[in-house]
Amino acid sequence: MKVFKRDVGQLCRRAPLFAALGDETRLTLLMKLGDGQPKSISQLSKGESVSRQAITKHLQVLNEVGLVRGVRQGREKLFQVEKKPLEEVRTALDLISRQWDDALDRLKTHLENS
Amino acid sequence: MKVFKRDVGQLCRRAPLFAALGDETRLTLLMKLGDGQPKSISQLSKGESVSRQAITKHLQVLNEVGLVRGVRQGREKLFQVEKKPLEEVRTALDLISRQWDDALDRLKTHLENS
DNA sequence: TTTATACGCAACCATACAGTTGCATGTCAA
DNA sequence: TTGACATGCAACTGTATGGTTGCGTATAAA
Repeated sequence: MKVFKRDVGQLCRRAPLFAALGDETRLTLLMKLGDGQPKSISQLSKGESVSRQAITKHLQVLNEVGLVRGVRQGREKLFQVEKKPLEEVRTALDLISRQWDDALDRLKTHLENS
Repeated sequence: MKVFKRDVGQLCRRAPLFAALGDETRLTLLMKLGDGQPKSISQLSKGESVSRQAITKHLQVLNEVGLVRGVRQGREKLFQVEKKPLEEVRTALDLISRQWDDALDRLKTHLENS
């Protein structure tokens, strides 16, 4: 499979998404939200070792890359997980993974024939 | 699908890997190495806008999470891509993706029945 | 109308990180 | 041997990031 320049660009544009996933606290938050039930900041802070404000900031980061969405409801802000961006990351990973496979296979074959 | 505590742990342990992927320069390096052909630091620096030392540091980061492996050969150090860690990330993402799907489906069904 | 809860805002701090520069070391080739 | 190339090491800089604290505001409940 040929690696097109636009694939490179596509993948590189995902960097902020990966960066957002590159933090334990944020991954924990995503797992907490993984049951689909919207949760408030206070709920999400409960049980965590860091302050509510820290959690708020992490939720902002996740929001900026579209991984979560927060809606004000009464005096609390309910967050829920957003599927689309994660799908995109999966697709991107599948792409490079397949490209690597192919490349390494070709390389192996090439070495065996020489 | 039930979300087991150990899944949460497993995913959270991937944070450094995601973090390593969360940088444009590093993603570019991975794409450059994606053809399976080992490449030296100088080769990888060529065409990039940052210094060779910067590239070296990025390669170190990629190496620490196992995404890349470097072997000294003569006066140059050849790097090549390592498939395993990427597979692990893909698996982890597939897992949460499926969990979210299931959860959101259940939630939707539940709402429709009430 | 109080009181408690949930959140937003802003300032501040420490550290991690991307990047640079300068210089030393090792290796190949003429 | 000498020069050119490839890398390693160390110090330094600016900025982003994760975290805290204090305080103000809005909303729900008593």
